[in-house]
Amino acid sequence: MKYSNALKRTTRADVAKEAGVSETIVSYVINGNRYVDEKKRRKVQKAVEKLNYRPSPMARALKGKNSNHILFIADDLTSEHFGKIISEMEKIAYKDGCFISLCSDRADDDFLNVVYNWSFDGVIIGSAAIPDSSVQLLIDSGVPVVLLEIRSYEGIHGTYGKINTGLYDGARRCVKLLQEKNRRRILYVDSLSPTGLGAGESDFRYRGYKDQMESAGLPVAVLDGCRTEEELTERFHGYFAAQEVDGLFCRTDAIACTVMRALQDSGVSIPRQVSVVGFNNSRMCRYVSPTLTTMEIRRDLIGQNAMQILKRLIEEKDSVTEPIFVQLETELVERESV
Amino acid sequence: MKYSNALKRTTRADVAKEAGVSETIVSYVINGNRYVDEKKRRKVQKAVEKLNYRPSPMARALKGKNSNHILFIADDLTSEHFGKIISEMEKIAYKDGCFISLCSDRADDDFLNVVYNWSFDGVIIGSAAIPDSSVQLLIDSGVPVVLLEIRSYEGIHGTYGKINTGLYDGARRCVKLLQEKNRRRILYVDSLSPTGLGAGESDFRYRGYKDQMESAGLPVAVLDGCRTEEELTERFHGYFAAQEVDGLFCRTDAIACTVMRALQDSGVSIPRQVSVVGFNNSRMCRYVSPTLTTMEIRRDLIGQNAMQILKRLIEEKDSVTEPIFVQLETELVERESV
DNA sequence: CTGAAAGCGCTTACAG
DNA sequence: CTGAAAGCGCTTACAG
Repeated sequence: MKYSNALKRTTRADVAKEAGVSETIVSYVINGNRYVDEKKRRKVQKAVEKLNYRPSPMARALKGKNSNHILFIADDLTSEHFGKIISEMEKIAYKDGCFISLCSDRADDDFLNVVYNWSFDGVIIGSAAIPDSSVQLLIDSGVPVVLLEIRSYEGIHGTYGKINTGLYDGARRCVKLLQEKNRRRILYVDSLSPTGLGAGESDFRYRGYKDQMESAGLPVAVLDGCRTEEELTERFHGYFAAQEVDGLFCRTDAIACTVMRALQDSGVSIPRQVSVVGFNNSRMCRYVSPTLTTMEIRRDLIGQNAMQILKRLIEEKDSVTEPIFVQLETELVERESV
Repeated sequence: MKYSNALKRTTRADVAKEAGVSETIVSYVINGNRYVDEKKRRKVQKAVEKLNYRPSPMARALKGKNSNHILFIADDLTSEHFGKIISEMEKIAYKDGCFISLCSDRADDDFLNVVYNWSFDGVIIGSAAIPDSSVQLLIDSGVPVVLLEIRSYEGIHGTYGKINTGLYDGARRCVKLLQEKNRRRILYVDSLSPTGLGAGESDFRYRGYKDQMESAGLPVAVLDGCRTEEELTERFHGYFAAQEVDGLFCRTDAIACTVMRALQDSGVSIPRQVSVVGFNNSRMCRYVSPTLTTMEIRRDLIGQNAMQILKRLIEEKDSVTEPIFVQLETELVERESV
């Protein structure tokens, strides 16, 4: 049931009629890619304004123009981390008349095909689960791709963008801080892993921890592969009872909070006996007691840079021939837990 | 630079050639809206499978078919709350070959026009900021709309979907719990408000609080309009010093955590002297000390129902003539803070 | 300088 | 039973 005051879809034909010019002229004014008589241009501009005309993104995309549609692939849509990045990207996208679709990664063989078929103007990959071969295929197929370097993408070549979010350096600084506080027995506690898989060498945070420990001649120790918080708590208790530990570097703040609870339940004093550092600067860090020292990832900058690089990749497709790299810094947020 | 192993866009023409039938036949097989000779149908199906064909969503949308593109409008993309809802919706959307674009609400007059022009198959509104008139216009224009009832949408009519997420009842139960613990001086602490605006009558949580207090003959007291956590902490201290308070019902968990900190800094014991209840069951609730009693909103069900209703609205457009309402329940999560 | 025309990948009424 | 044709809203090479 349509009412009289329903929204209308204004087409190029409406504009042409309103302006009293041919439809072709309207297109050329919109796209600005041909000389158009000044008077006609004015008339078209007025008509566009009056009718609030916006060319249909679908029709344009069909003709090989931009679809004004971007895809963001994330491993975990529910995380606070991605929320901030997306929010930042969305602000920019909206200004450019662009929409961002979200997608979590799919093991699905068909996934790439689906993505490719949708004619996205660009794809931002914030998931560690897309294999190099798929990423490469996308790039080779001419799709502008920006990689958030959650894991290392060493083999990738061609024209694409990559944002190093500072995870490796950030992790080293966290561990260094613990070392400066004279912590020697520093345990790396990995994220929960639904598959029970352990901390990968390809994980930047783990690598930062490992390198920083080894360069200080300290022993590397890892607690990983836990599936649930309960399992983590239990295994942590076991580990803690058997080994000397005076510092914890946790892959995420949530993990840090979980082990802090476990420590406190055992009557261990933080940071007097054990120092704890998290990662991400989630909201919870300020609310737990003691407040949690952590590493801030500049999610605002990640979002802004991702969009900016993608734009260059799209607009200057022909002139960009090298990969575009951006290096971002993390910021240590010192609180009470160290 | 395209490589030999780049992705290809398979069109209907490719399928027709592969199957040795006319393009028309391919369309009818895909859409299943006309009798097609069994043999040909088989051949087409084989070709589709072999070539991994999927009709272009844009071309279909141009012809008035579904665009397989849905829009979700949220007030706060960064919140954990929306992350879970989106994640749930995305799972369903992907199965249906659909993408979900995200958008935060825009004051922008043009916003509706932009949305309408994009030919979304449907719009899910999870924002309190879109005025009734805009919502109504969208519905009147024939766009399938599902409303998450963050605020009351009493005036809206036509064919649309509405999910009552149980906020009002949930709030009443929170306050009732405090009352059962013999709390009498229960303060409602509102969310931070960038604009400094106070708790609206239209807010379900506030209404639940108010009604539950009044029905018990207890005084209503509100702390609202704070712009920052610092301002909230300061004003809370002032309020607490001047008034007797033995219970706090906070609009969100983050607010609850902030005031818990303020209480603890003043040496107040929770829950012995003051009981605190939050709302949302965010992750942080389990990590703070004392752990926070809160209300779980079934975000999984919200996401699932939203998609399900939207699907009905889209597919059975003609047979659905009444609004579709769904009532969801919240779940009290009792922890240590009460 | 500018318009008519072809065509992007589809759907479906129309005409056999 | 099924194909050629018109047309969705655009872009742009082509031909004045």
